[in-house]
Amino acid sequence: MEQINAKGYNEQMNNSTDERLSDVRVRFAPSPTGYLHIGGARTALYNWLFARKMGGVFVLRIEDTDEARSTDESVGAILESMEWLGLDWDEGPGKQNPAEYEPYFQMKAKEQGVYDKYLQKLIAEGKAYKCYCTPEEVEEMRKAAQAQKKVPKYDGRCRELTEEQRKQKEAEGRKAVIRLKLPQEGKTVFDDIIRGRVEFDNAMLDDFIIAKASGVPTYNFAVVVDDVRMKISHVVRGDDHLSNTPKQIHIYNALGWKTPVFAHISMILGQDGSRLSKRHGHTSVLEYKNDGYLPEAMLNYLALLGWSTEESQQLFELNNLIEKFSLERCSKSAAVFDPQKLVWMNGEYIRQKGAGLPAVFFEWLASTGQEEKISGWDRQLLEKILAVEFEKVKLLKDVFGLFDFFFTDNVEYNPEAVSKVLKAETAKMVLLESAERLRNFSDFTAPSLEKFARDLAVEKNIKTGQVFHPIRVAVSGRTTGPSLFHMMEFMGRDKVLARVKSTIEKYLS
RNA sequence: GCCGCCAUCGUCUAGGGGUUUAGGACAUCGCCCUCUCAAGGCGGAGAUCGGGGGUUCAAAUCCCCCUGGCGGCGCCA
Repeated sequence: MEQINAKGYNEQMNNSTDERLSDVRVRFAPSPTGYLHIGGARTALYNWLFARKMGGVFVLRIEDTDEARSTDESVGAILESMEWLGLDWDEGPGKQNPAEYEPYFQMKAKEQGVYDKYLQKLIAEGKAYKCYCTPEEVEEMRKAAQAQKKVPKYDGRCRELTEEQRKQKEAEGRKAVIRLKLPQEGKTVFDDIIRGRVEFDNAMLDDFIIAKASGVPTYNFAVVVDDVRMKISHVVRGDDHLSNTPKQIHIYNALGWKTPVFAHISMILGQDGSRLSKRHGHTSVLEYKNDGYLPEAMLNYLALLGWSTEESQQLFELNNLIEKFSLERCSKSAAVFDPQKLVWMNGEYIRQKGAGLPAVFFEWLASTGQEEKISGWDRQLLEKILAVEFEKVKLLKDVFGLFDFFFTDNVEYNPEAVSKVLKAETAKMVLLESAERLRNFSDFTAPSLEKFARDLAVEKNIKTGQVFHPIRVAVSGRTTGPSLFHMMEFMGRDKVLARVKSTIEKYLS
């Protein structure tokens, strides 16, 4: 039995990691057929962390060989997502300045004949061949095989076509794809950093297509050629590629190339255990940006989805994360994405911002083009509010609904708050008294306002809450919110008085 | 259907033969703090380690089988 091993793996692993520090080269290779989703972002992150930790190189390669589905919009979304997350890459064609590196694009390489060269070589060496079968014919073969309970695959009928037969097929106007000749016996074995030894029977594989009729290389072929051209040392990618690996190893072998080290990270699932998709809520990284998640929270959360330290550490500063990350500690099992924990973590990072939150908020507002959401708001006042209330904010977008009542002219009164608080026995008296006394109140600041309210409670022999609560509802329309007296100070006397009066008229007369 | 991967609290996970009455985090519940809401502090509940067989003096940890979940089987990537 022929044993096809992933050549080069052992060779590479025998060198200690330390000796090879600067040789670590990894890549993130998304296809621009949609936005960057959570799973892709995590793959990018793990590659990036590994490169940074090892002092290696991280490259971004856009795999745009799907002529039908690749779009420029998707490329844009991927780049914006990468930038937002701070996942910068270290190489790229064109520019000299690292900040301006473009990603690699496979279709550009295709135009330069990069893949054709190797395709021709394989054909010349008899390791690949042209196949003139139509997709329909191949489909027939698969069905026939399946009917006989055999592995559905291409039967290899074009393997040994003579020159004449080829000419004739071409005369018929048939377009050829290129297929790689595979052994039908033996196993393909490789060692994966995360999974350990993985084996596949070669009998499962057919002579798969490495170049389409259009001349464009297929995914499996382009990946291998590029990973070698770019001297990729470690292929870190999603688990869904595990069964592509034997195919790719056959390409490496056919071309006489060493294989890189493989690390297949587990999938991310939705709450119902199925593969994360749109119906599970937001999956696009940019949607998280727009909702006001902080990139550092996103990174931290994603890092923990499928990787952990021995101590189960939860919060990491970026440098700490780089220092501690390792592929060996990546989990083998799939992880369910938990939006709640992400929210918690985001709140954690927002609280860390403290007084720096206003700056972060306004920058986010501008970068996501949402300024109109606070049109008419007094920015300076909002800054003051945020500085006091930053710990209430879990997502930056919460700000819109949390503090809107400061700025609007018609406050919405929560019906429950009205019936529970304003209808209380003493509420009307408290509000009338407040309106009266506050009219000429000289020192409209939080401390004196608090003193005023407490004094009123003592004077009327009622609980402080019986004073505080109605005023809160009158002024904000709700039972939750910032410290009452800061709230009043921020609003100013006129607004407070106006709201107290209108509340009395509207609900208590 | 075939092939492959995986399997510890609801979720992310630690733990990889005895140190485990299985540890941490999110969520949840209770108490404290408190002008509300948060935040914070303290505490509780929550996993017989998917099931069954082995191996061993000893198994969550090693082996086998089963089951379940996920992934792949494209001129998609």
